[in-house]
Amino acid sequence: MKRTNRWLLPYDLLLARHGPQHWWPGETPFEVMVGAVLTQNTAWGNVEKAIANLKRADALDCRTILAMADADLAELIRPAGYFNVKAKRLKALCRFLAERGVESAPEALAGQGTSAELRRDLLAVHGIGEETADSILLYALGLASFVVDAYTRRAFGRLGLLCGDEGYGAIQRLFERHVPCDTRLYNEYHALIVRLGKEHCRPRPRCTDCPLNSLCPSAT
DNA sequence: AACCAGGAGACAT
DNA sequence: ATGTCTCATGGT
Repeated sequence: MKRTNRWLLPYDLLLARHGPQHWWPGETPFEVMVGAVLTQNTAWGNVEKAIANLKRADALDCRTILAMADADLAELIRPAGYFNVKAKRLKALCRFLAERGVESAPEALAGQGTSAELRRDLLAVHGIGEETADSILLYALGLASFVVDAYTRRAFGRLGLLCGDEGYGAIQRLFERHVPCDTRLYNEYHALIVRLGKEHCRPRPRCTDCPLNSLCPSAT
């Protein structure tokens, strides 16, 4: 008998219900990279305002950002929150792209190494952690790297597929082992998980006095 | 009026 | 290695 794939079944259900999400919301690979940094622990609506500010100031490119004072850049991205730290992180990203000679065509980064090499190099950039690196690889460069975020942990923890103490890499390996390696699939799956999280998956159980809460991995 | 949002780095233990 | 703090705006 055919064993159903518990790591892929949610994808089928979500896609059937919601259809394709057409991610990442961003017009160019560089805009995707900037958005990936700005959306760290931040609602996407706030990121949109910050990106709109950058566009209005004609500042959505590497050289303009690198030429700007930190305080001026921070002021443009203020709506995205953490504006002082994110200003430095955006500059670090642009510095990295400039060092690679792709400051006017950031998508060309994809031709500079394997997915694993690029991931390693991205992680060495200040302000780029695992989720941001994978978001850039998948959504800006089109490389099949599965993105794990807070919604992923929450939803799949509650499905009983995670026990709660796995690190980022462990969760990513589980997905990459059970889900066929395909950029389009990884793209759509993560987008659908985020939509699920936003609409249906509350951060905490509603029932705070449930007698079984002490058994829940998310109980602290 | 808390609580949360598509995290990551610095720092102490 | 693993935990705790900090960073900050805007919506519910």
